Amino acid sequence: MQYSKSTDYALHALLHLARPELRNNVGIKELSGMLEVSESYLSKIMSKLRQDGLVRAVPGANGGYELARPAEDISFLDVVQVIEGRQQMFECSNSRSRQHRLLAEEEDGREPAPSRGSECLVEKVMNGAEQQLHQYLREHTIQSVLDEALQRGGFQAAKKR
Amino acid sequence: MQYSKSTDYALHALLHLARPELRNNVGIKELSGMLEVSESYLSKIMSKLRQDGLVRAVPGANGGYELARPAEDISFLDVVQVIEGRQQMFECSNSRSRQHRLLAEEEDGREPAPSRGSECLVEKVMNGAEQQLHQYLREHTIQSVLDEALQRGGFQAAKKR
DNA sequence: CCTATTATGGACCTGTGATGTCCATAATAT
DNA sequence: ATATTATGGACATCACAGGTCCATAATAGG
Ligand code: SF4
Ligand code: SF4
Repeated sequence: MQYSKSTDYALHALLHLARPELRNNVGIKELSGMLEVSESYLSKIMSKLRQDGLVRAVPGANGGYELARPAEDISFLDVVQVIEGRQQMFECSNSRSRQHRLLAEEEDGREPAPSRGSECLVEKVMNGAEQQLHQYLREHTIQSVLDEALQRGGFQAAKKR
Repeated sequence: MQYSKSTDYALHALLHLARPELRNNVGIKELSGMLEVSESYLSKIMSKLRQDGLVRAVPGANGGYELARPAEDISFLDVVQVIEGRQQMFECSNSRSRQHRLLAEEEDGREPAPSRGSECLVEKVMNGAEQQLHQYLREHTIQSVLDEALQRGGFQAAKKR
């Protein structure tokens, strides 16, 4: 149960792209140098970020990447979901077991919302917990972290140049 | 980023052990039959639960498992941590990169708490999110789910026998 | 004491996915 | 035309989830 390294890389790449001193189109070489990750691997990740609309990419000389939307509109949740996927963390395996029949038995008779996903009690807890996680990640954006970094005096070395 | 099936199995096994009609020592055969999981595999999971003090086990004829503490003292978080481990979901890989130096740069001078884990801004967000998840899981116990099931009329088939 | 029962732990197998490299191709600026 | 840069497919490798099998130990009941 760990986030993949790709998530780590993606977050840091986006944080770099969001740097204030933006002269458009940051190349893979620069990113790779910053994060100290191989160009080949990082480019795969950037490609995924592009496919999901988080960054734009332009090939050719002077090409590179830039954010596709303002940094305050890119939440940590966005990034995590692009890399880790959107399936839920808990997925029941044996919903046909005898155990299930006892736990998910509906009260006899009317089933109020047949269209609803009919979440069982275990899933209710696990999915509820995941929603808490998502809510928190949704509230923190690339921009908010960047702001905090500037406030704390980070990025000074770069700004002084 | 998914919980393993073992977590699923462990939760359901504990929910079975917490059933009201407890005559001590539920054998692996009964559990295996309930969850429809092989005895060999499930016994590995039960063994882990025992090592971490969630259940007690006694071998020999008429042996089996029972909860080591009241069901209201076994939270979902306990179970998840036994199976998935206690490492954090986000673990930074390259804290020596140039990127890091810019993001985690301390404000020049005094570093107020050298003993503190000196959490960087990215980790602060990711760990914060995980804490939300943990808090929710901590508030839900085997007993609380069982109560809700009984209230909803589940377990009736078993109770009528 | 003997035997059947039951949990334990080690060895082993297998498939899948994370991590990563390499290369051929396409698109773009100069 | 050429150099530059992103893209995508094909592989390679490795760790781990998921699972089986078996030898051993402990226990209850006769
Ligand atoms: S009760 Fe929920 S988690 Fe358990 S088997 Fe049924 S669907 Fe799956
Ligand atoms: S800023 Fe935090 S997450 Fe990023 S490299 Fe440094 S320690 Fe790791």
